[in-house]
Order: sequence, then C-alpha cells, then structure tokens
Amino acid sequence: MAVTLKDIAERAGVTSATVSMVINNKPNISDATRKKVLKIAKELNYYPNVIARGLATRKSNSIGVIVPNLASSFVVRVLQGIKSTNRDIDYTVQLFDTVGQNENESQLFQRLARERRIDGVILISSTVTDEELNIFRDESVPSIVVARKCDSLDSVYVNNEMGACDATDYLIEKGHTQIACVISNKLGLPTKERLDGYKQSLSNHNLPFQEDLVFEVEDDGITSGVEVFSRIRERQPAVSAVFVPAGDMVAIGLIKEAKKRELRIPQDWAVVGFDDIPAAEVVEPSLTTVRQPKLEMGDYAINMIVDKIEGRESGIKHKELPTKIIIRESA
Amino acid sequence: MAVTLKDIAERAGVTSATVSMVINNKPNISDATRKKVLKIAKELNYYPNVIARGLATRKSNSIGVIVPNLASSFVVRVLQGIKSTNRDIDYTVQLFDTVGQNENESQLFQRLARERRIDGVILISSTVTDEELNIFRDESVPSIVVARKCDSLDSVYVNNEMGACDATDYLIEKGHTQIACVISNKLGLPTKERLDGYKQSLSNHNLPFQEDLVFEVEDDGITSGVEVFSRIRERQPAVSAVFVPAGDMVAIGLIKEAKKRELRIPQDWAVVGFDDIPAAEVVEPSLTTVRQPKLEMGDYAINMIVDKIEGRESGIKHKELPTKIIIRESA
DNA sequence: TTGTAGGCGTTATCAT
DNA sequence: ATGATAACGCCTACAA
Repeated sequence: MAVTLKDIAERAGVTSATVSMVINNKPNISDATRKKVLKIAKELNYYPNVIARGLATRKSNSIGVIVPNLASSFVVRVLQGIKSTNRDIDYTVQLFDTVGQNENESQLFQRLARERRIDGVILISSTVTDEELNIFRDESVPSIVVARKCDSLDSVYVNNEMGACDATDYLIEKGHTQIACVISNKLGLPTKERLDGYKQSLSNHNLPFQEDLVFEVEDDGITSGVEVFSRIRERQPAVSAVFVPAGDMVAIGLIKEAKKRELRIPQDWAVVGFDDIPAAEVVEPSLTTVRQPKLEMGDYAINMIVDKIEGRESGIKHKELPTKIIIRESA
Repeated sequence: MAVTLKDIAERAGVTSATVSMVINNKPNISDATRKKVLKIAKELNYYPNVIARGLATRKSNSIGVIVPNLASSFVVRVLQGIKSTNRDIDYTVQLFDTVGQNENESQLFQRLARERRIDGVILISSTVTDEELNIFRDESVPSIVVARKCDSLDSVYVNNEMGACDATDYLIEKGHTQIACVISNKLGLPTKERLDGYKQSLSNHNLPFQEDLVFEVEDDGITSGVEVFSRIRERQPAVSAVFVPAGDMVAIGLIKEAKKRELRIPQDWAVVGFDDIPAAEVVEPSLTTVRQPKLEMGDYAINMIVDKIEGRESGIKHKELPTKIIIRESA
C-alpha cells in the first residue's frame, strides 16, 4: 500500500493535518515537529497523492495542449518550446490531438474544462475559427491560442504580413517582377495575412497584384509542391520567382520538380518558403525562407498561461513575434 | 459552480449513488430513472469530475510518456504513433522530458508512480541503462520501454542487428569491400546491436572486420557527419562506402561534406543511413537508409501498456519489429 | 431497484 | 503550535 499522510502522522505522534502543513511548508509549525515529520516522510519515501490533493484544492496542476495534428512539424516544434522553457513549470502537460477524433478542438476543450482535468489550455492551431475560439473564451478555464491572432483570447503569433512582405521585397529587390504566390486552400487567418503581405510588398514597389499569380494547394506536403509546379509553368510561363506561404515542404516539392524539369534554381526560378523547417537547410539548393520562431512561441505560451492560471495576469494579452528571413541558396 | 452528481440527484429526486450508477452504466437501474437521470445530466451539461473519480477508484486514467529529449525526430514520431493508434484509448497522455531536469528517467518515473499521477508509463529511450530499468520494474505501476530490448520489462524495439546486416549486405553486393561504420559514442544497446549486424554481414561474406573502419561521433547531428568525413578520408582513403548506424542526420552531414569536397555520391562513395527521417527523402542525392517503423512502435507500445493496466496481459511481453532498407540514390 | 454510509487522501477552518 | 472536523465529488458495499 502507498504511504499516506496518516501513516506519517501515526509514527510522528501528530495528526495528519499537521503533517499536511509541514509538507506544504506552512508557517506556525514548531521546528521540532517539522523536523520529525520530514524525517519520517523521507524514511517512508512519501509522495503526496496528487489526485487527492487536486480534489481538495480544486486544481489539477496540469495544462492541456490541444493540437489539430501532431504530424505537423510546426506543432511539434512549438511543443518543444513549451516543454523546454527555462522557467520551472509546476504543471504537467497533457497532450491531445483532434485528428481522427469525433470531437473538434472546442468540444474537447469544453469537456476537459468541465471534467476538471486541466487548469489551463494551450491550443496550437492556425486554422481554428472565431466561433470555435469563442467557446474557449466562455469556459472558466484559462486558454491561449498559438499561431493565430485572436481578439477574444490570449494569443501568441507571428507577424505574418510583415514576414510575407519581407520575402516579397527580397524577391523584388533581386529584380523579379512576375512573382507567383502559393497559398494553402485552407483560408485561415495566417494565410490571409501572408497574402496581404505579398500584396503590400507589390504595392510598395508599384507592381500590380495579379490574381492569376496566386495558386492554391490542397495540403502542405511535398506532393503539393510537385503538383503546383506544372500549374504555374503552364499558366504563367513568365513567372521567375515563387513565394510559398503554404510552407517549406511545398516549396521543397516545387524545387525538386523544377530541377527534374531542368530549371536552374535560383537562376531560372527563385523560390522562397515559409516556416524554416529542418529539411529547408538540407535540400539542394537550400531553401531561402521566412523563419517562424517556434520555440519562442511555445515558451511565451506556457509562461502566459501559467501566469493566467495563477492569477498574476488578467485581461487579454497578445504576443506578436517577428519573423526573420533566412537567406540561403534558393533565392 | 460546476454541476455535480448531487445536483442531478436533487432534480431527479434520487440519490447521488443512483446517479453515479446510471452515469457508469451499471445494471439494475429501472429504465425510468435511467432515462430521467440521463436527460437531466444532458440538460445540465454534466461531466464527471475526473479527479474525484480518480480518488475514489484509485485510477488516474492517464499514462505518462517519458522521453529523454523531445527534440529527437525519432521520439516525436513514436509519440505520433502513440497518439494515432486506431484503438480507442481512454487514457490521457502526459508528456515528460528529462532533458535539463534534475531527475533522471527512473527517478521521474518513481515519483509519478508514487504520486499516483499515472496508471502506466511508456519510456522512449534507447540509451537508458539496465539498472535504471530495474527501478521501473520494481514499482507497482506498469511500464514499457520503446527503442531497446529489455529482459526485465515489456519492450518494443526493432531488430537492429538484422537492419545493420541488411544494409551492409547491400553495400557488399554492390561490390564494396572497404566499408566504414559510423556509430554513436553513446554505446547503448542498439548501437552495439547495429555494430554486431555490420560485423555479421562482413563475416557472412568472408570479409575481415577492421577495427580501424569504425568511427565514433559525439552526437547525432549534421555537424557530426561533416566532422567525421575528414577523419574517414584522412585515415582510411581506401573506403568506398559508409554505413551510418549513428543516424540519418549524420549521414546527411557526411553527404553534404563529401559533395563539397567533390566526391561523387554514390559513384565515389556510397552512404547508407539508419532510421529514415523526413529529410532523408529530400536531401540530394536522397539517402538510402534503414527504416525503423516508428509509428508502429508507438502503436504497439500504447496498446501493450493499456492491456497491462487493465489486466488483460501479465508477464513480460516483447515486440520486435523488422526494419526495412529503403533504397534511394546515395547507395 | 434504490438509499445509506463510509471511504478515497488531501486541504482548510476552526477551536484549543 | 496542534488537533478535530468537515469538506472536495465520486464510488461502492451493504442494507432496505
């Protein structure tokens, strides 16, 4: 049987209430009993039952991390940031992904909250809708969304517009005027912002925005890049550069296919991605891309949610992080 | 305030014990009350407080996943496998990594067990020692280790020896006789097994094992590959092929550096990695490597641990999965 | 079929 | 400074 407060209390000749106070470092305990109790606790290798404690304190001391799909390298990297923060986090991380489940993010969140399973939630998703986020806001459990801006909730995100603008600026400065833009067909907020940044840059340089240069892809995998290559070449042969807000894997697919079709990169075609995944450095030519500070995003998220849980912060907070263009060989 | 069993009981005109039995689908409840209770529960949007339930049942319904370092792509992939199993898993996953913590894997495990935080544990680590694993065995909480074989504990692992043997066979069949072997200097069991497989293959083909052809690297990053390239070239210029049990990133570093030094791959140098990470497909030339079935490993692990927790399995179980050599361009 | 009562291991509020 | 005692919300004999 596990050792409990009561076991310690009996041996120490005190009551379990006293032992509890010692364990929790409460004041007003005589040095003698404190020492005695701690000694016995150590001898018995006592650990408090966190579930019983949770019931008494109404705290689970754990935070939920909800992700739509753990297969995304972006998501994993943010998760790493959450786990590797410098601050000593006294909360356990419970991981949930919704892919293939019959609950969506907000339903899951609501359940977790009502079951009192978690004290707070970090949602990592760029595609969650405003309506869904409202459900988060309406529960009594603190929550924060990572990867998109949100008025009604704490959030951590990057300046997508500026990142896209920087990337397009860079291509224009290199002399390109016919710049295709490959976006995800899941038109979440970040997609829109990146497209806006692209337009902004064109406009800043007095270049026309051409609807025909915008291409949509189904997913963010390498095959999407391979597939969209042909579309671009067929419909817009004059294109000399491609900006790929849809993500680095798509950009890599594009590069691979371009090389197969004997296009030289960056001389014939310049390519800029978005995100800076590990493979970006490895592909040949290596990929110029807009880096998102994923570890920092996770770091901010966990610290913000803990502050919120512990009442050190109130009101809605936002943290916008800058992107950084990483110049490599593809552009 | 949250709605509790008692709230439902009052409205239904029964006692909370009855409501509990309804919620938990126990028999011997009249259809009338069952319906009435469920109706009210739904109206009030009732969810059981899992912490209170846990205290009463002495179950947390969550399993811990302990990893030495979440930055490893192998670990992440196994984690994905754990989360994406087809079976409906009624357990929450709590994630712990030990990097930068003051507890090692077994201390952490012991604490989690004693705190009654988790009903079972999956440890993803190839480098954990036998002594540490004994601590796992000695706690009363079921546990399983992924990525290395272990006599005293349930385990899921690949046949490293056969994987390495296949890879070496392949190189020998391609006509190579001077085959370097690049291993990690953390001499865990898998490293040893892979080295054994390499030796086995040589022996099978009546080739001598040469100690001088074995090179150790510090970590499994790309820079290790870059660094070890020079060592191999300087000390063993006759080498025409390299097998890299240390991992794909090392192999990729090796390839990148080889290309920079004007070595043609695979004509001048053939390279075979181990693991099959996403970047292996993307690098140029793409990497021939020994694939580890990471998703399957996670899948087996979660299912085995759940069976163990729920008493459907007893005794020590092992699952050995086969590797598969993925032929690409680098060899 | 349902109610009563006690317990799960803590914490917290009073007394003393 | 410490002890009684009552929560916390749920489960489970056992009794009715």
